[in-house]
Amino acid sequence: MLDIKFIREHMEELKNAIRNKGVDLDFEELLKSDKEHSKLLQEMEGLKAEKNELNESMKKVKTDDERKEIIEKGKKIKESLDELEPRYKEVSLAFKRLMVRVPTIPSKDTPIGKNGDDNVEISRWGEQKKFDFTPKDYMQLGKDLDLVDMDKGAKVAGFRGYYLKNEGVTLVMAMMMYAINKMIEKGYKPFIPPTLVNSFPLFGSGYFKGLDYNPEIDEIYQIASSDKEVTGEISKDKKFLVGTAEPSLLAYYSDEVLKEEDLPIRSFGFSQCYRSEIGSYGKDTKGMYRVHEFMKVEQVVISKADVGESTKLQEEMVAIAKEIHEELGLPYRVIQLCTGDMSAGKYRAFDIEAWLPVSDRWAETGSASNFVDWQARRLNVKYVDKNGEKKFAYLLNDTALPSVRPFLAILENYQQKDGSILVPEVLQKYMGGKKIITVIPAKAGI
RNA sequence: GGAGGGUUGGCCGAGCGGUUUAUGGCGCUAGUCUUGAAAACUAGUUGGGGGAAACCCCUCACAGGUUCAAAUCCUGUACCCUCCGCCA
Repeated sequence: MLDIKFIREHMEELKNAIRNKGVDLDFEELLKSDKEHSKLLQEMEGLKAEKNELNESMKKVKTDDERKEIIEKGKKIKESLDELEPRYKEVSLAFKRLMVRVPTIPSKDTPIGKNGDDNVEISRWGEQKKFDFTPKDYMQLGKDLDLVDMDKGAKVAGFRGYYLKNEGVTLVMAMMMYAINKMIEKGYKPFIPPTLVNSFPLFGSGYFKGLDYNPEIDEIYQIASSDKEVTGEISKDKKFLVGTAEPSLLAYYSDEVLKEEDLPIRSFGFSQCYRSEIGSYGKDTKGMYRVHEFMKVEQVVISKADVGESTKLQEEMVAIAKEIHEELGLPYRVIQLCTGDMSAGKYRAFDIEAWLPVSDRWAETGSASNFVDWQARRLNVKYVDKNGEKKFAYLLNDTALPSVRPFLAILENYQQKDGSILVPEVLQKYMGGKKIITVIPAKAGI
């Protein structure tokens, strides 16, 4: 969401942003709607001013005739208002529907492109491992060591369901504990936020593409609450499952006015994450790469409204994600997202991708985004600056560590010739000192 | 899940159709007094939007409705509190 005044003053840049980002919005229609909306609003205000004046004059009324006259006048105003109001409501809703689609103008250094193919690699770390034996992919390793069960997952949870078992459990929990402790060490404030939430945190952080939830395009699960259904209309009691801790963490500060001296606020959340993957039919259909639920440690920062400052904070978060990958010994690359691969609200975004040496692919294991004030306007997150002026904060987020994909990367990167897997050193203390995962025959099977 | 009670500005708390441009208090911000502070006194102080300004509109949990007129009446929803039931 942007300020309408800003939109009127930056039409060319916004038209470019809409085109480059591939946003579904007719800008000319928005301008038309804005004019119509302003005109009606002014008309309404005029009538309401008249009404208020009339009500005021009723206080000084002395005779019944005066009284009758005022009531007659009032009735006429009411008629005009009754006529105008439904039109105004219609127009202002249409206007709002267009307004929420207006994107952030991306940073100057954002590459212009259509989709993921046009993203630009910025840096690489680590060697892409070559094996002097025939390595197994993560599916085979997970099966052989009895760490993962996709068949039972599909049976119980459907397509993209999975079970973690044995050291699959302790390794993933160790990764999470490691990331949690890393974030605390970096001075970030820990949260376990709600994952079952109302609609506004998701709308506010930009997870609905329009004004309302649309199950056709929004990758969010809605929870049915049939007992609250009233005469076919779904009540406002709708609940949703978050895809990341970000919406809950941001909404924590919604409708708040923070103090500049308390910024930046560095926080992070550990949560289960749910993805409907509605737009991903046919993508990554095999394996455990794209799943409906996983765990994640997510960084969230609230910055003052300063591009330089927020850029520094974004780089700080990316540096933490890199450090985590390095300490886990996972080769990675950092890419900058092009305009076409960015969602509407993002100003500047980077992905981090870990290398899967056997699957022979980069796996997206993190995404760092600066939304500047776009999310803050929707969520109403403000702060008072040194001059006592209220401003919308800049909101940023980045993955610290998700559970599944880095787990897959560890399996492939840390496998030994004998089929065992070494535990990354930083995780050993969270696994009771365990250094290696091997097959114990008794453990195999059910 | 059931039954009651509640939601008013930064906080407490009155108001229950038009003397409310929301009484009063606390807090906060100025000023007077004071060497300085406290106290006292005086003034300002809900928030959002529009406008160069004067000023205007909206805002008493939210959304509808009744009325010439709604913080006030009606309906629905959300949240909080108390009690009962069920429950990890």
